[in-house]
Amino acid sequence: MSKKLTSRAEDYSKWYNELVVKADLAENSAVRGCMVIKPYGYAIWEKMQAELDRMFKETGHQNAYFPLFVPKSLFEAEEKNAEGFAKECAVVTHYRLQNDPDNEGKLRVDPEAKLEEELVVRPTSEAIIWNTYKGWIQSYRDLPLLINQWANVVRWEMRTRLFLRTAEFLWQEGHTAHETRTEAITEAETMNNVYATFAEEFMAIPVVQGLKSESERFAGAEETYCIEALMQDGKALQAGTSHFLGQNFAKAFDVKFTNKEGKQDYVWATSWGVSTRLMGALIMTHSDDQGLVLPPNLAPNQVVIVPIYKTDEQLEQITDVVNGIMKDLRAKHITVKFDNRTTHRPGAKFAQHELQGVPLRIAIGARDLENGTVELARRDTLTKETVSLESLIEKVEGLMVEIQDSLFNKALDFRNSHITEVENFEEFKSVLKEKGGFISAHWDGTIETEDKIKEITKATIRCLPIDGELVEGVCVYSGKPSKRRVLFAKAY
RNA sequence: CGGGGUGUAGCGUAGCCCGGUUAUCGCGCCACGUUUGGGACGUGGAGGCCGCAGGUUCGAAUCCUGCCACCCCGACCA
Repeated sequence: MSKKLTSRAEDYSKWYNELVVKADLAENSAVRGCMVIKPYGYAIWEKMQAELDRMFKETGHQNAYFPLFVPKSLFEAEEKNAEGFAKECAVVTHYRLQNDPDNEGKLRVDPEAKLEEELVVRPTSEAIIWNTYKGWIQSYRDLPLLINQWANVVRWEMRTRLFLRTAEFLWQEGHTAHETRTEAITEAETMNNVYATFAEEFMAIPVVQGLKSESERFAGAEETYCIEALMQDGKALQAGTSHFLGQNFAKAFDVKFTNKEGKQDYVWATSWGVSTRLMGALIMTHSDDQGLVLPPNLAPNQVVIVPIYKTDEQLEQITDVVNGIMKDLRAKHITVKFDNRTTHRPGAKFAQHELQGVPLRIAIGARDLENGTVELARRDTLTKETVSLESLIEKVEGLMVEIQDSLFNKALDFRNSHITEVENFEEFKSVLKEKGGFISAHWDGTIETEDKIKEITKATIRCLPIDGELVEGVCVYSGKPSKRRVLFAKAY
């Protein structure tokens, strides 16, 4: 393995791919488009899961689990949803293999074992879930139904990239049912807020909350809320979506309830999800040419301690001091790892922990034992300082917060300086080409204009920002009247 | 799925155009010794169906065909 990463300036996408593999987050597998998430990468995902799961439960949701397979007849019930996903579905047609009589030692699909009805491997679970909900909901007393599931889904993508787009990915999908339109809309908004809070407070990724334009909307949704993040290369990444589904699924699956007036009505629905794609967002927001940079709130190890010693006696003395430090840090709920491997030298350990984004590194050697100090190194700034043992714990505790804030603020400054207002199409094109990032521009609200802009520039409408003011103007492309600015960007 | 490119040891590669001894080099790996405050050094060693399958040939990493995977650019997409 070569020691250095390709730099971001040299080739951003190569840098990303190398980083994912070298930091031991994930690798490609023998299965087309499907990745193996390695223990270190999975540990980060588990931290994300734990926080999100806590937030879902705090907002009243419960977890459940629905099948991987969806009978084709159920899948096709909600027309728009089915149409939207049809082109990327894996389908199970048989249930048995047999020895191949023409090919010794090989197996073949048993032609006798054809399924009566094909099973679609879920690209999303609305169909099977709504078919189930039909049996769970009779009265307004059964509502709201607030369910989340952690699952894998399969979308047969043409071009895949580790974490950003894989044929199989892990995610959570919330599926809720409500009495009223208003209540469902509030739910969709609440969950989009949860995503925004999670992104900003835990991932240290600033996001724009907004609404999708009609053409970018989820297949089967009436309204799609989203959080959009900006990556270091100036491209946008849709980091999470929350959909108001209206009564589309209730009607498709005949989910009716008796309301307080004793009348039958269809329930109102939402669905919302974030995926392992968030790992990609995390990497592309903070990391540098030395490797991964993790915000303390998501780092599997927040602190790593590297001993520097010449003799076994020295290592023993250091270990005694380190045990005390670890005990004190853990009492403050700081996760710490003592890297006392005898098989690697300090320099190699430094490099590895930098590559893997450990927020703080403590080095302690004979010199420190004499002076009652340690060397403290920050991953985000790559700065080092000598700290006395007495002040260490407090210092580390403070740095956990400071690093988290600093990463967010740095990303926020970058994002804010890459939202550019433009007034005409020439400006639009030149900003997109020269600077990248989000372009705030007036749009006439038509799909035709949106398509045309996409065709010419590859930029799409990322969202209609929720906190955006309604200031009238003229469309940057058509010159027709516009009620508000929207955000355009090239996207992942 | 369309256009372009690349597949040689765990990783990065030379050789391929112009077929011919035992497939090159570096990193990594293993053993021993010396080392340890930023990716150690020395000596010795192991590791290859040259992406896979078929073909041409006395002979294929090298030529031909098909397939697969990966990368880049499009289309699609969270």
